[in-house]
Amino acid sequence: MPKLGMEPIRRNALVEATIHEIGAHGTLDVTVSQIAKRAGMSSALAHHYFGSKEQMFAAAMRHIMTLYGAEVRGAMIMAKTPRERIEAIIRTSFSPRQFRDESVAAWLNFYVQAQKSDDAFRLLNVYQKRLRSNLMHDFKLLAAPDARTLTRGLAAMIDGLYIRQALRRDPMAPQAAVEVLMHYLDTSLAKAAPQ
Amino acid sequence: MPKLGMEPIRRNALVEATIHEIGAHGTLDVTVSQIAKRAGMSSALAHHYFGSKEQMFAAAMRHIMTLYGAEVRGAMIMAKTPRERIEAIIRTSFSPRQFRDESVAAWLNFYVQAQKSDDAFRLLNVYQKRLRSNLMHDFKLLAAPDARTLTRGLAAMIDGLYIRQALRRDPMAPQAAVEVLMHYLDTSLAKAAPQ
Amino acid sequence: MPKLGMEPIRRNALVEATIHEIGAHGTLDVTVSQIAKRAGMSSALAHHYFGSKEQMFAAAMRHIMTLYGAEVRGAMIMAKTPRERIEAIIRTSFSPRQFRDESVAAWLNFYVQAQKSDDAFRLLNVYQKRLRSNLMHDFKLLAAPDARTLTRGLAAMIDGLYIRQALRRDPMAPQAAVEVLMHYLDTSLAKAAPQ
Amino acid sequence: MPKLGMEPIRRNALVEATIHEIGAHGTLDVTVSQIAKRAGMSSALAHHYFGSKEQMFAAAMRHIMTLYGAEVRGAMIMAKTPRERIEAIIRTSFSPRQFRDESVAAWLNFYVQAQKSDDAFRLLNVYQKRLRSNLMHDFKLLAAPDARTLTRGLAAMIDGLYIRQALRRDPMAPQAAVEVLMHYLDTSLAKAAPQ
DNA sequence: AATGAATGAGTTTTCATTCAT
DNA sequence: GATGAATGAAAACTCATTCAT
Repeated sequence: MPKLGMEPIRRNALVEATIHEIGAHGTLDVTVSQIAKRAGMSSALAHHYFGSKEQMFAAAMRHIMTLYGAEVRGAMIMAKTPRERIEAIIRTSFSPRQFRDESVAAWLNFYVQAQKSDDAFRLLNVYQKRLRSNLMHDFKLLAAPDARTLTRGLAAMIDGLYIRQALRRDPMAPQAAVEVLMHYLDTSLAKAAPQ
Repeated sequence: MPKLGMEPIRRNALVEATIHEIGAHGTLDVTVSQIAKRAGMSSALAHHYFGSKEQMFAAAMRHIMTLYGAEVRGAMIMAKTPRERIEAIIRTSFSPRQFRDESVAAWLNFYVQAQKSDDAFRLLNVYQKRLRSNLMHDFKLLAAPDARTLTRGLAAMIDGLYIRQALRRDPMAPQAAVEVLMHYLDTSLAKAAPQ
Repeated sequence: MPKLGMEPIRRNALVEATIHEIGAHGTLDVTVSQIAKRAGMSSALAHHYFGSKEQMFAAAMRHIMTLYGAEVRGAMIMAKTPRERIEAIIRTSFSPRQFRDESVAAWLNFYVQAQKSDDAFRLLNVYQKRLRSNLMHDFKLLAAPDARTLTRGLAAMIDGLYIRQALRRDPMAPQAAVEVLMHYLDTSLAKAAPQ
Repeated sequence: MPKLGMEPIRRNALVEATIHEIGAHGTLDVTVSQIAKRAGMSSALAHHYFGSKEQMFAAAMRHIMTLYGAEVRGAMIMAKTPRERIEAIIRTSFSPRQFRDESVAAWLNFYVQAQKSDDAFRLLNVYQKRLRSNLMHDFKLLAAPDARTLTRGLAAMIDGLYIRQALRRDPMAPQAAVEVLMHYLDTSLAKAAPQ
């Protein structure tokens, strides 16, 4: 007996299933049927709720980014200093919630997806802009002249550590990644404001 | 008009076409027909020479990595000091030859491919191991205790800057990327060996 | 207009169509599209229900053998004596239902199929074992010392008459085949138990 | 350096290779390339000499039948009585030369081929007519009224024993087959001419 | 005489998507 | 709200056959 208000439940199940399948396959080469099956419904219903596969991917992306954004915001609330705010971003990126195989594989594949899908591109851009502007803001307070460079460097390093993780096998522990980033932070800020 | 000794010519044309198409589409979702067409032959001939699509991808990967490796080696010959050697790796990574849309898109997609294809995984691993061992060697001479961390950080940053580039639109100039890396190098080594 | 419970209907239609097409072409060189077309559906649907061409062939084989087995069993129920039981097998083999061009062509081709497909081989083996054990049982009652030889001879003769029929054109009437077999039965049993 | 008069050599090699490959695969699903390779030449040359795949099959059939016919004729020369002549046919059919996996598989497949190829059909017909007329002739001398029936029965039994052999695995020794046939001969002739 | 080169025409198979119920 | 049924379109791969050399 079909219940009312199933829509959000179904959509959610599909988004979770999408992320899971992408993670499991390591690819966007995932069929709608596989996703629908994992979400416990027919592929026809999946289409009913999302219209197309691409929109399912977009929703999955949005979901992952929203979660990440929320976690970052949560961590930043506790931060008092600029330095702490930057650390919050770093630590969140490698928190157990984010730095799971599934999420990591999804991220990598979203980068690929963004190259053909305008929707995906826009989404990724929004997230990146926000992240960078956050970093930029705090780096300006800490090391004004190098802020741009440091922002770019830190963002790239985070992405790079993610990519590496996507290859699985011989995985680096999240704290090892954080260490690398902290070391970068320490040395670059030390030089910027030595005394 | 069939000539003799076409095999190497054809194979080469196919490898180039594969890279080009991956670059153009930003995806591995490229058909053998598209590749064959761009290489000026029938898809049947492409299969004749490579056996399967996956082997074409593998050949393309091998090609890109070989070129990169060669260029790195070439640049390192001129390097006198450890620092120069590290710089050579950085500069090569962003040389006009390597840092083209095509190559960059190809790299990103090889990372994805490596998640389902063992061949691709192995290939990518060989390259990464070599790169890291080079960096490690020189960092040990420059900043022994932090060598491992610096190697990881630098490699991640290079990969991250590549990924960012794959997104195109608002591309960062290669020298901007090099600047970011040099800055990282400067600050981290300055700290390691302050005087 | 899709209805419910189509699966058995479709599967059945496909099995019939498979047998028909094999019969019409005299070969297993029949495409899934041809079969699907005759069964009134797309080849995609045929694959949906059977997974692969080979499984369609297997289902067709199973179908033909099941029908044959059923008819033999039916005829044997009426048989009182061993001799009548053997006759039942013979008559069934050449009953109008079995001894049609389609069935005959199918049988011949299943023998071929059995040489490359293990599934087909097993299927054919089961049928043959059963047939032979039936004959053996009754021949033992009639002519114990020659039972094995007679079983082999009769089974071979049935197969041989089938093969001949597969060549069509100048077909032998089924009763002519039965006559030949009966004559064999008469003479061999007469000698075995003369008085 | 191409030699003169290569044609018969090449054609022969191809015919042998065709039979071998059919035997090895148990099917007519054999590619021209496979055959040509086994015959030590390019597939282009195979076409040059035979024009088409079908003609290669036809030549292979002709070859096998010719050999069989020759061996039968040879054996019949030694035969003094009608009975001996029939025995000669039987024994030849199961001589080591004929009753090999390769030959047997080829025969079975030629029956199939005869259903779609007119050439193959004609060829097979010629052979069968000759075989039957031989048998008929001798059976008339031995058991006139049953000659037709006995001819049909014996020919069918031979074919049936062949087909069985084609299935390989658990093969019946040739002499076992001969025994079955001889038993048939004995009993049927005993009855026909009891005193 | 011989072959590497080349391809058109197919064949199986997969899948996103639609639709009647 | 939910799904089984259905398919068009495409993709990888195969192969007999042709042809220039």
